[in-house]
Amino acid sequence: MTGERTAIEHTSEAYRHDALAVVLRVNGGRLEVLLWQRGAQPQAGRWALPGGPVTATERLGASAARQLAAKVDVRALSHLEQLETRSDPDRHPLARIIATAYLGLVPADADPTLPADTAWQDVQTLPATAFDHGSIVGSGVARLRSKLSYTNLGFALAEPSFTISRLRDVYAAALGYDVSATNLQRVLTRRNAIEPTGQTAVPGRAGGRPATVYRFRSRALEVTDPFATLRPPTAFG
Amino acid sequence: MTGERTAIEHTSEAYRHDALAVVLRVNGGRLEVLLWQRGAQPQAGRWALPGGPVTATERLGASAARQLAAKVDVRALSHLEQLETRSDPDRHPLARIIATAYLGLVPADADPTLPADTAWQDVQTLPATAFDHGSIVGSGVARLRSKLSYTNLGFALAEPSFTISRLRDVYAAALGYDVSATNLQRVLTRRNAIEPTGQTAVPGRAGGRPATVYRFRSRALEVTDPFATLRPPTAFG
DNA sequence: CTTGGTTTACGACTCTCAGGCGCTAACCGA
DNA sequence: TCGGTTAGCGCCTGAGAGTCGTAAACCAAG
Repeated sequence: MTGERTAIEHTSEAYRHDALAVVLRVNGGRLEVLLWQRGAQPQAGRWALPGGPVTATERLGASAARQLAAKVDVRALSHLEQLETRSDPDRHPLARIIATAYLGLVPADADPTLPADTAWQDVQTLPATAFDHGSIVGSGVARLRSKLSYTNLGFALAEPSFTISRLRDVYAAALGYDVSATNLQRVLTRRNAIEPTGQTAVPGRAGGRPATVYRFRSRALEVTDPFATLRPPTAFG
Repeated sequence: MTGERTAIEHTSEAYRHDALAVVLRVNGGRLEVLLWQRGAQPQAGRWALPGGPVTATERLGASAARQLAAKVDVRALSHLEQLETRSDPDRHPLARIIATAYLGLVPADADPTLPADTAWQDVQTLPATAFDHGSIVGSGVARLRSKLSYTNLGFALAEPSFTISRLRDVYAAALGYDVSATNLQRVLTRRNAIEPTGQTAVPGRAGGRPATVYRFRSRALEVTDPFATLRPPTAFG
């Protein structure tokens, strides 16, 4: 940090900074990530995350969103947060590229049109990925699964309004295991995360009691307050 | 990500990448962060985080540790993890500098010698900080407090061996509120995080029952497994 | 040696909340 | 009207955290 001037001239070194986006959605009972297939060397044919170099004047988050717009309508994005920064000198074979990855989420009902080289891939059966992108997808999935359990992040995966059983399917696909509708409803209700819209869904062909339609109260991330242990002492006593 | 060559030449833009370290320790019942006072412009006189430009061949974590070594004996570091990356174009007045911050922790018994411009500062009463470093310290403190409650991260703040009441003081200082020794012992024991060494501490002048001496079982980060809600269904039933 | 003061250890109780189960409600179609 | 299906909800259980009180184990002073 000493010698700002000297250090600034330092930037003629051959490295660059990329912003990447791990965009996840739930579809057909599976958790999927948005990837595009590289046409040019290196790593031609392999599947990569959307992204690219940061310009001199933009922030990393804005850069990720901007470059993502080439692959998907960014208005579909319901959430975007910084994930992690990868800096292994060998992560790219041709140059020193530091990459900051963002986690983006798309609601289950959105199905934006995609370019020919781009597709949603099941995170359980990823094709051959370029560079360290497969590992970055793993980090994104882990972050999503963790935050689903102690935040209201489900708002970013669910449709604007939904029945509890539909929400259960979304959570089950995202988490990778079954969840009980009863428990999901109670947990999200106790946290004040969801509320009934007042409407009911029409039953299917087989009949059944019409389901109450819910929505998330907030579309911003909120952490469940006493989400773990070692709380402060109770104020009354 | 298209046109690698073109993009690589892109790096002649005037920006650089720094690695910063938020190093925290508990001392005298307070949570402190390691800062150094800038002698040169810009922001002369203000207090800044240790760090500086990343070289062309090193990783960010190694870079943070290397540049930290100029301020403190890095052997004292008991933990180092990536915190976040700041990219506001205006965060530095003279140049475009993207900075990746790391969170470092030092045990309570370590008191490494420091250069003249460097000091431990109480995080509750920070002096005027340079750039966005004050905000980055806030992020580091928040991360520490969060992880203390659902991981065994206390190992990085505590001495190698300790009594429960001593550990209670460390946790209270780090968390910023009082914790009960009874509860702390039960929680950390149930998680299998600490174990008795077999020794007992000698009582002080006033007497008192000699305390059992404990140590952390592991000095690597371990997450408490069912740390929150929406667990997978029980396998037996 | 006794007594009072001090600190630690630990069992007992309560409270919160997640997970599971089963009954009832409310719809369909035949 | 009746069987089938899905949703809602109350009740029970169990895990784990927070609190409190008591016993254990030391010191020092008289």
